[in-house]
Amino acid sequence: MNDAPRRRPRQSDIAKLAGVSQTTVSIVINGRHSDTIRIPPETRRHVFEVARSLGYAVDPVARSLAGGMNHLIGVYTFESLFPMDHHDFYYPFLVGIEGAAEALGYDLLMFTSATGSDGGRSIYRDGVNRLGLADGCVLLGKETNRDDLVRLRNEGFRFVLIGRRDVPGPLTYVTADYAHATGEVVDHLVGLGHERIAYLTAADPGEPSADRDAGFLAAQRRHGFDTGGLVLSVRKEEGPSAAEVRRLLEAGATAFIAHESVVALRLIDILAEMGVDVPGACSVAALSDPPDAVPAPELTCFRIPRREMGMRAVELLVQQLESEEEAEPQAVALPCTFVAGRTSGPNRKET
Amino acid sequence: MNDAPRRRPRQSDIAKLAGVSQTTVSIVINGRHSDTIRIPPETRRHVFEVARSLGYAVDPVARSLAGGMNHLIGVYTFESLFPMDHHDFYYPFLVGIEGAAEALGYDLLMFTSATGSDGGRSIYRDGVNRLGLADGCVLLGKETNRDDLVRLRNEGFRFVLIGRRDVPGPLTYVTADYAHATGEVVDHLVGLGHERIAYLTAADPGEPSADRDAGFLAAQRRHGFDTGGLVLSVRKEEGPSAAEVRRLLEAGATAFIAHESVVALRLIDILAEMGVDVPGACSVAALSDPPDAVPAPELTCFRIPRREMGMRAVELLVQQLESEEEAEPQAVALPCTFVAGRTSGPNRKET
DNA sequence: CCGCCATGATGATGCGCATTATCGAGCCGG
DNA sequence: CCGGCTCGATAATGCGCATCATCATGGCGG
Repeated sequence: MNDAPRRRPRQSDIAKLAGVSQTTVSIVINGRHSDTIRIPPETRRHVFEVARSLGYAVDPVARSLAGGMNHLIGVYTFESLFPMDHHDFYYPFLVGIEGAAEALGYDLLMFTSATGSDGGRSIYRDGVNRLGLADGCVLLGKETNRDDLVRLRNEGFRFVLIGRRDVPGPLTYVTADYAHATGEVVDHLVGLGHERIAYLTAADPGEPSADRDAGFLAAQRRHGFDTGGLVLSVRKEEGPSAAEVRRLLEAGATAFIAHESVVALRLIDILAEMGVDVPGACSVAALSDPPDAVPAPELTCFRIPRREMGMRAVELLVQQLESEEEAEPQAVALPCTFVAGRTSGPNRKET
Repeated sequence: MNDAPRRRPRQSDIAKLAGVSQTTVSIVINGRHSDTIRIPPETRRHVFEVARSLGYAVDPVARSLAGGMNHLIGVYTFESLFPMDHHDFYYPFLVGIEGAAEALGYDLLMFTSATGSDGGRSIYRDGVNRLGLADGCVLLGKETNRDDLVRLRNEGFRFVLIGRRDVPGPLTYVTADYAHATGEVVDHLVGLGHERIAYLTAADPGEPSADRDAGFLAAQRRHGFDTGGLVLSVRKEEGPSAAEVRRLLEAGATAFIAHESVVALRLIDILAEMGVDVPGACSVAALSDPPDAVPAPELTCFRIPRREMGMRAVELLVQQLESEEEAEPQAVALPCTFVAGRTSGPNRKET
């Protein structure tokens, strides 16, 4: 038995054994032969055989240093990845990311230890861009650090965002078409005869919320209804108060649209406590999908195509990475699928 | 505006600006000064300032090539990581792994693109050991490729397994103490007066199953009961047939122990169909925990400390990585927690 | 018989960093 | 005035690979 801790074989080992140069080995291993760089099939086969017999493995580190690709896609989340509270949010994205990465032959580099000493997450801990190991990166998270984004882009680092972010200058991102989906929800309710639609927007601002607002506004204009006294800003954590809901009802609301599904669910509870039947007396819809964990009533809402967004982000990134020229930043908005649930019904109220 | 794609600053850039050598910069950046390698605080500060002003970031690739640590822990799963079917299995491990990694200041490198053309997963696909980028690796998965393990170890690569694996030579691994936990389940049933305990072992072999078998055997010896005609080998996917269950009942079984919780649940269904009350007429226990997704009856079983196993694996790995000398391989078995559910009760059958 | 082109390679170089061995300056004791 | 010591640093080297420029050989047309 050879107990000596054998060194990993390198290209030069193969070269020596095969009687060729390290250069040749590199060319063969990487299939870099072409019209101008010629290695006859015989030599190639021989090199491969020796490589196999040695159990050769390309050192991805060295390859990367020498300018090659590592087939590594970074995944950076601005919040902690696995803990339970973010789980439902991130998981579908990850499924898509993993699927696409696997299909395209890339591995995933998950940056988890990014909580800086200041408590905030940043790509640049200690001034060190930890993402540099990856060929490119998919960034997700609600609390995106915009300065980091700009700096990253200016560094020439390739990345794709999941979620639209407004920063000066173009970015490549994948988002869901919240505006259109919101329009569909409004169409649905209007089609059911609702004219007084209460709108529970998100108190914390953000691009996704802005998109929904824009979609709502457009739909409102299209249908020409009025929202006087029917708009309410709601914190996701708290939900609306019973008093607020009552006020909206008194203002004539026959339907509610809430940004957050949890808010919608909370609302339904409140309505139930008030003895208001849903969807008999009042319809409720959400502008996002309910968490899987909660066995929710079949909420009228739309599904955010998270898995597809993850996949698409990776595909975009790889496309950029593998294209020779500097690729143009591009924005992709994937459609949401409208879900006509059991929390919306025809307007029974006389107008 | 400087639109030119500025190169990433390197140590030599800092060196030039600060009027020192690249070596000095490296020493300062890595805090490598000591009694023998002296850099006065003044110089250090100066170097740091220049580094910051340039927005310097260590290139982890180069560092890795040069033998440095990257604070990267690889996570390699022998099955696909995120798809739904494996989700419940892997997720708790990942939570633990992420938590420990974050606490210890390591990032996670998740190797996903490993499904070879032959269908099987291997670390060495295309001869490329992709794990090399990580300082060390946590390996998980049911279908462990033992050859890979041995090869990895012989390469001198540092890794920790989650789950015991029998291979020639020592490995560092973290497992759950299935044997002891199995003993506890048996004790519980015996304590309830059961003497004829049917044992539904796993048809597919594997170390965890073997541990359970060993624990059961030990408990059986300890209590001195007989299992003649009461042992059944069951496939997880199929579960026991009604005929088999009837046979076991006719052989006098008053309690059942199944390796797999899904088998136990299936068994309970079958017993219900046969009109046998659980736990009134017959007790059922499992030697693993039920998947969270299934709203199971409160099964008597034990919980496998997956999160802790993940944490511990990372801790062991980091310990090995950060110790100067070659660390001894070590095995850790974490205790499971027994859960006295509602599927086990006192033996009412006359003996 | 010489020049030229296609073929099949190879030697040298550098990626950015960590490390090893070494070195000059200054100071002190003899 | 020289040997030896400490302090503060540095030049050189190599990690394993990809790439660039170059080269030897042989066949073929002129």
